[in-house]
Amino acid sequence: MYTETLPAQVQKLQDKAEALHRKNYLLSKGIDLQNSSQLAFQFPGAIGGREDVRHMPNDYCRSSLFTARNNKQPRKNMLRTKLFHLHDVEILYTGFELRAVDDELVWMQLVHYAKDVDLGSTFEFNLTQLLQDLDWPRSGAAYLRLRECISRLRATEVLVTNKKAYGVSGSFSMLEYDSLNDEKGDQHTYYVRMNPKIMLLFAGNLFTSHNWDAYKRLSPAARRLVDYVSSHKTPLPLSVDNFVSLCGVEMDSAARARSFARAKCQELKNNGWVADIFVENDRIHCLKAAVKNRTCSIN
DNA sequence: ATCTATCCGGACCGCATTGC
DNA sequence: GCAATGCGGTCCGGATAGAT
Repeated sequence: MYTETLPAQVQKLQDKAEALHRKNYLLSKGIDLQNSSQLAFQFPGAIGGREDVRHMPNDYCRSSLFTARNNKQPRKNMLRTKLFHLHDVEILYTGFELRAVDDELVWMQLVHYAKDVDLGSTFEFNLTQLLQDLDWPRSGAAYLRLRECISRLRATEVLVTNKKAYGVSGSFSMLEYDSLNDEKGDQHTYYVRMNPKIMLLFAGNLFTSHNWDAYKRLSPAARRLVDYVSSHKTPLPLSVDNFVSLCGVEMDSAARARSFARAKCQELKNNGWVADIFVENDRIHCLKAAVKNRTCSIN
């Protein structure tokens, strides 16, 4: 007869304690996954949420989960790799490198589709509609790219530890689905589910909302910067090095990193995301206020 | 016949990187 | 700091296939 070893018993108890901590955390935020587990209840604009905004958990905003690396560079493949994070939050990531240029937008839009459905329940969406919502062309390449993004998002395992909030998230995939495929193997219908654990990332207003039209027009690295700025009430100066790490890019010199940061600051300023933003002494200083594209910012 | 969803093709463009 | 480079994404009219 199989009997559990002591370490296994300890692990089991630890898992139970973590699950209880998560449950209590959600209850303290007024969320009981047994009853109401729709993300829409968390989003601004009451039930259903606003249609012109998309949301990103702050724990993702401040990490290198979605990189802004050049598409010429092959995507990294990671196995329980610790991602860069600005604060005391640990993200262990398994899967192909996710990029802001496509995966991020696809995921945000799918979260938007999922917001009115109980987490864990399946829903369908239309690929053409998704292309439209992303402002992508209806080209064969775009369909292919979209299917690849969706596959990449599914083939992930994320484990977030945020001791100040929910503790350990427990591992989950960015996206779960079953699909019906055509004779070529291309998916034509997706039955998508969002893991209920992502509620931990959104609960207690720990997310940032962006004007979707304006956000998706930004370049990938500018989006990493606006995520940083918008996810803090009063953003402290961000070192150029940390900004580069947030973007997941490799710079061959400090001068290039500076120039890269300056260009992204200019992009945010030109598009009215912030009142002022500039690089000084290798730090990015930002002045928020009268921000037209940011709809809410919650620490 | 008409509608809808999907895909093709080729010119064009944006962006990260490179070189000076 | 800036222009050049080249890859790969974008645009959009039109084609195709299947449903009604």
